[in-house]
Amino acid sequence: MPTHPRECSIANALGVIGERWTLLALREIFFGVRRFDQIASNTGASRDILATRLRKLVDSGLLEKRQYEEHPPRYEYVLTEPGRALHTVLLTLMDWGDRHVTQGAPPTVWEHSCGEVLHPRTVCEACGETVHTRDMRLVRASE
Amino acid sequence: MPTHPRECSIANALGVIGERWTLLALREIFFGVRRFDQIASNTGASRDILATRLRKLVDSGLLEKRQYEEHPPRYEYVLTEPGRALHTVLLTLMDWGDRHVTQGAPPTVWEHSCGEVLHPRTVCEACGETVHTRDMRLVRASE
DNA sequence: AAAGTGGGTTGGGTATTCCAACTAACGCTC
DNA sequence: GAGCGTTAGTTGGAATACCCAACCCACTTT
Repeated sequence: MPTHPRECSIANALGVIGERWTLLALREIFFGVRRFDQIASNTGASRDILATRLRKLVDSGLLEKRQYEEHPPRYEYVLTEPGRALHTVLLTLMDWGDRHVTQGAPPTVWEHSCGEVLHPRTVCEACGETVHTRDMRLVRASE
Repeated sequence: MPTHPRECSIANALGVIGERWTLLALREIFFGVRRFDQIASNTGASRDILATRLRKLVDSGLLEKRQYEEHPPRYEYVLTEPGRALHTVLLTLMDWGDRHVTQGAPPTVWEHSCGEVLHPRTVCEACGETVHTRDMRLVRASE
């Protein structure tokens, strides 16, 4: 019986983006919102917590804090490459929420460059087939 | 300026699975672990919190608590259809963690039924193309 | 009869979060 | 040039959540 928790990239990922408000702040930045006050009111996070979360995201390398005005000093938060790579996670989570939590129509709609409304599908990179739980098998995991 | 937070399926989803330990408990159940004690030690969650989380997941319809033995009473947690549907979120999150957080080799490896190691890819359901941030455009969102 | 297993609950202390108010640096307007 | 507004936070105290060890209960095993 392992006394120690399992080592796992899900746990590691949640160590960076798993705290309350973090994913909502990132959602806002994906939406194109860049300013502190707007992120605060669009998410509902209190300002002190939001400041802490944004600092951590900058420290973790998911965001960059850029000064876009010197007088008065004004900042904006922009996604780095690792931060941008989270769009698949947000999209997949949003889709699950649309299907299984939100009542009624999806509150947020994205369009893909192909012209259609964007619904994400998770496929196997090797064969291109849609991934179903019955088709995946655990090969190796830490004890 | 909206005083109220944005309505959004990401927020709604996080209302169900966004608390600490919840996704790790679900990960264990995806791994095939069914018993309370094992979930507790594999995640590192304290027993009282884990009990609260599992109760909420059952109440939310993601898990079913099944008695598989009467004497002594023994229970197991099994995923319902909405719960199983989360596998894409877990996989996508794990992949992001493998690439951007975990140092060294991925601690957990899944195999797809096609025979290859499973790496998830998020594609547009309509056209089948890999989704990149530059190819998605926000059409409608709540204020 | 004592120890072990599985699935929790309880009590008490610690850590986080929430909220309103405050600072600070400027710009705008009358 | 005094006051108001904007942006980006910080501070202090109260409320909430979390952690941990110990305990309970119903059995089974030795």
